[in-house]
Amino acid sequence: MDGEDLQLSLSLQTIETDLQISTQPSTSDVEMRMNPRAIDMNRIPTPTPSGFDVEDVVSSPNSSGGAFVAGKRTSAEREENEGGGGGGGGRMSDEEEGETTRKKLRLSKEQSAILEESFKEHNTLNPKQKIALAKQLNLRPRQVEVWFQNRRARCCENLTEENRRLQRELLELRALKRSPHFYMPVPATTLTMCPSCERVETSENQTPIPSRQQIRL
DNA sequence: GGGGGTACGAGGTTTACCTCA
DNA sequence: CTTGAGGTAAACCTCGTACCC
Repeated sequence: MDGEDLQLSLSLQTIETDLQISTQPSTSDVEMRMNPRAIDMNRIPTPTPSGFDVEDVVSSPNSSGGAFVAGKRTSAEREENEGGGGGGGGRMSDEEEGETTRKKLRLSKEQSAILEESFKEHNTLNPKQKIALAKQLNLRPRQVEVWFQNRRARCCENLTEENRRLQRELLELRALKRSPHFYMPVPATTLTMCPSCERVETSENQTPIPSRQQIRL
């Protein structure tokens, strides 16, 4: 194997390694499932105009009368909210709308930042963490849960996108390897060629070379 | 072993809210 | 200043799965 073949092989290895990016949930998911009902603090108190009293959730998880349940909404709650809605997402009657119209409250930057930090540590939450975070952010646990669900979804989208891109790149590189007379546009961050010495390098900090500069594999 | 109940996450949809031309 | 289009993300839904009784 000569130097150029080695370079290409290394690039392919890198890409193939990158393609192993997993979209599976973290181990915290498994941990949570090991003891899903260790804490039953999902009941949420009745909302007030100024928001939920999260303290109430923590201090009195077994108090009666809770129609809301974080995580899985109860069928009773669904009936309450759907009001004869049907498919497509639970429309409410005019009568109910005044009280239960879903208002979207944009999270503040501070709240988002804290949620992001928490997400970096673990992309799933056990009930205890959820309650604590909700308390810290003065949000409902359900809101924290929704945020994490949506965040995971976005994260997965990005990984899927990246995976597709790398798959395409891998196919291209493999095709190039098979056809020795093929000229490949430079993938800037991985392979560049020094215009003066015509050596292929893998520096990330090289200045971009003109589009006509191509690598002969 | 299997049914019912509960809880969770994934994936998809709806829609309030925001930005910008 | 107003308004409509398009984007973003919070809230919601269904479905599959795991666990317990």
